[in-house]
Amino acid sequence: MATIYQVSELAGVSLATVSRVMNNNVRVSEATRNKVLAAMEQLGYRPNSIAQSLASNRSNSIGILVSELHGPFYGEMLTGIEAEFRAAGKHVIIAAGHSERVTEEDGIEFLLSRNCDALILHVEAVSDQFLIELSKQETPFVLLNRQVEALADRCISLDNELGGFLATDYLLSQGHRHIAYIAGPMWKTDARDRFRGHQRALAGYQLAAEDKLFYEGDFRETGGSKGLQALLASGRPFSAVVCANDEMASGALTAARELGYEVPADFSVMGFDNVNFAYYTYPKLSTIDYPISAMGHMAARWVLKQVYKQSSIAVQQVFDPHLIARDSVAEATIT
Amino acid sequence: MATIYQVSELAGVSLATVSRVMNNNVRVSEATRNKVLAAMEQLGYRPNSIAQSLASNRSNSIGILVSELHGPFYGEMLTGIEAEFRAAGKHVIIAAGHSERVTEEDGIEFLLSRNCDALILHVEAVSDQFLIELSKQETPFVLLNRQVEALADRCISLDNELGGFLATDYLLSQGHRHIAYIAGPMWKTDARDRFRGHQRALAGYQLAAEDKLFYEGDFRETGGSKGLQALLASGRPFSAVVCANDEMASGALTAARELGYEVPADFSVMGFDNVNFAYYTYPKLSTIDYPISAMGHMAARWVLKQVYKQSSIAVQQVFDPHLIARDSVAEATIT
DNA sequence: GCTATAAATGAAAGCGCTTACATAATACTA
DNA sequence: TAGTATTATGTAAGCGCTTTCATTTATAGC
Repeated sequence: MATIYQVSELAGVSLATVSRVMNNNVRVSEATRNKVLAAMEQLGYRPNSIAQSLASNRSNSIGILVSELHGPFYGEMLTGIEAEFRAAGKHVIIAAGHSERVTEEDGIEFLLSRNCDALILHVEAVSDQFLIELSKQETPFVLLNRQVEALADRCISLDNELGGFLATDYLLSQGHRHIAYIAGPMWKTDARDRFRGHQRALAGYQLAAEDKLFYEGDFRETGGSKGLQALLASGRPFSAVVCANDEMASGALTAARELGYEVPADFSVMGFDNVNFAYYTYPKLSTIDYPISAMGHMAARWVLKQVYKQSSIAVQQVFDPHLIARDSVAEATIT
Repeated sequence: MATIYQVSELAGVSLATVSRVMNNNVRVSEATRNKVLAAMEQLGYRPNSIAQSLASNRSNSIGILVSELHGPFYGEMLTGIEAEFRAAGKHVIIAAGHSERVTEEDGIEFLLSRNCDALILHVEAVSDQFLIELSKQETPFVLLNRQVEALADRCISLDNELGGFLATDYLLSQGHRHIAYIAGPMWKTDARDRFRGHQRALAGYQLAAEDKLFYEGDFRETGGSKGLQALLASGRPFSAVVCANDEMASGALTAARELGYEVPADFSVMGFDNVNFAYYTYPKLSTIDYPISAMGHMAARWVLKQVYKQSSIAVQQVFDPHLIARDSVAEATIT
C-alpha cells in the first residue's frame, strides 16, 4: 500500500502538502493540488485511517451500544444511525448490551477502549449514577430512549407517557370502559411511563386502573400470552386490553385465538412500537408508532453537531408517538 | 489519559517492558509484571488501540457489509457475528450495501479504507469478477450466503437447492400435486437455487414446474400478494403455493385472506427462511429454517481462524436447511 | 569461581500520518 | 522598487504504541 511519503515523492512536494490536499482545508495552489491528486491516482493511494487517527487524535468512529442486534426495533435504529454517519464518512462500531448491567458496562468500556469519538447508548440496565459518572470522562455520548434529568441535553427520547395516553385514549374514544393492561417490566422507565399515560387517559374519563386488570409482563411474546390468560382468569370482564409493546400484543392475539376468542369481536387489543411484524399479525395490530429510525438519525446528528462541530445541523430531542389504527381494535359493543 | 510511558515511569521499567506485560506473550518476571500491573491500575491506564494498531499493523477490526441493518434476517446474522468477535476482543465495523452494486462497492471501499483486518461480505449485486479481483488484494474476506466457484474456500453458504427441494417435497408428501411457485428475483443465485430444488422435488414425482404456476416476485411482501393474485388469475388450479421467502409468503397469506380464501383449507402456503415473524402470521407459517445466526458465527470463526490464526477453531462452510412444519400447510384433499 | 547459556530488560527505530513553526514565493502598497 | 502583508510550501516534532537488537542479569555446568 502506498504511503503519503511515496505520493509526495512522485508529486515532487513535501509530506505536509500531500496531507493538506487530503484534508483540503488549508489553501494549496491549484497546480500542486493537481500534481498531488495525479500522483495519488497513479499510486492507487488510500490514506491509512489508523495513522490519521493517531496523529489527529480523532478516530472518526462512533461507538453504538444497543440491547440487541436482532429484533425489529434495533435494526431500524441502526439503519438510521449508519446511514447518517456513512454519509459523513464516519464509521460505526457496534456492541450489544443484552439489557444486563454487567454486559452494558463492559460494552461501554469496550467501546471506550476503541477510542471512539463519541458513543450512542441505548442502555437499560445501567444506573443513572453510572451515566453521570461517565459524562465526566472525556468521551461524549448521547442517550437514546432514556431520560436522565442531569443529562437532559444528551437525551433523545420518545414521550412514552404520551404514547401510553394515546393508546388508551383511543380505546376510550371507541367506547371501551373496561380496559385491561399488560405492562412491561416496571423497573424499566419506558414501561412505567407508558403505564402512567394509560392512567392519565383513564382519569380523563373519570376512570382508574384496576389491579385486577393489570398484569406485569416482560415485553416478550410469552408475557403477552400469559398476561392475557391471567387477565381472563381474574374473572373481571374487559372489552379491551392494551399491551405495552407489540411483542406482547402478538402473544395476546395468539393466546386469544387459542382460547377461542376472536379479536376484535370479543375484545380489542392495542400494541405499542409499531414494529414491522405488527403488520403481519392477524388481525393487523393497531398500535402506537415509535419513530425509532428517525430517532436513530437524530442521535447521529447530535454527534455530528456536538462532536464534529457541524453546527448547521438541527437536533430534535423529544419525539412524539402517534396512533396507528389497524384491525385489532373495534368499537365497544354496548355493555 | 495515561500513556504507556507514564506507566513505565511509575513502575520504574522501560516502555518495552510495559508493552510486554500488556501483550503477555514474552516472558516477564513475576515481580516486574506485578509492578507494572499495579502502576496501570493506579493510573487507570487503558491502552490506546489506535496506537497499537498503527504500530502492529493490526486494527483488530472486522468490516461487515450486509444488505440492510433492519429486517429479521440481517439482525440475526449480525448478532452471531458480534457475539463471536466480542468474545475475542475484536470489533466490528458495519456498513449497509442495500443490494445495489454501487453502494456495495462503495461499502467495501469504505471498510477497506478503515484498515479492517478482514471483511465479512453479504453482497448480492456485485459481480463474481469483482470479488475475484478483490481477493487479490491483501485484505482477506469471507462471503456469506454466496457461492463463487473460484473462491470456494471463502464461502459460507446455505444449500438453497436443498431447501427448495425440502419445501416442495414436503408439499408433495402431503399429497399436493398442483403446486404453484412464487420465486425471488431470478438474477439472485439463491432465488434460482431454490427454484431448482423445487424442480428436482417435482421431478422425483414425475412432475414438472408449469409456467402458468410460476411467478417471479421480489422477495418482498407485495411480491407475494401480487404473485398470489396472478396465480389465481391464471385460472390454473393449484392446492399449494411455495414462496421463495417468508416475506412473500406473508404477502400471499394476506392476499388470500382478503380475496376470501382460507389457508390452509383452500390451499397451503410454504415460506422460506424462518424469520421471526413467520411465527406471528396467521396461520403460523410452515417454512424452511435458514440457520443464519449459526452461519454468522461461522463467518466470524473463519476470520478468527484464517486471519488471527486461532488454529483450533473448526469451520463449517455449507449449512443445511431443514423443514419447519407449522400451520399453513395441510394435507391435500382428494382432487 | 569462572565461563557458557538462557532469561529478562532496555534503547531506539519506526508505523503513516497531522500540524506548529519556519521559510520561500508572490502580491500589494506607496 | 524597497518594504510589508499574504499565500504557498517545507521541516520536523510528535501521536502511543510494537518490535528488533543489544545489553544486562540470573542460572547452570564443571
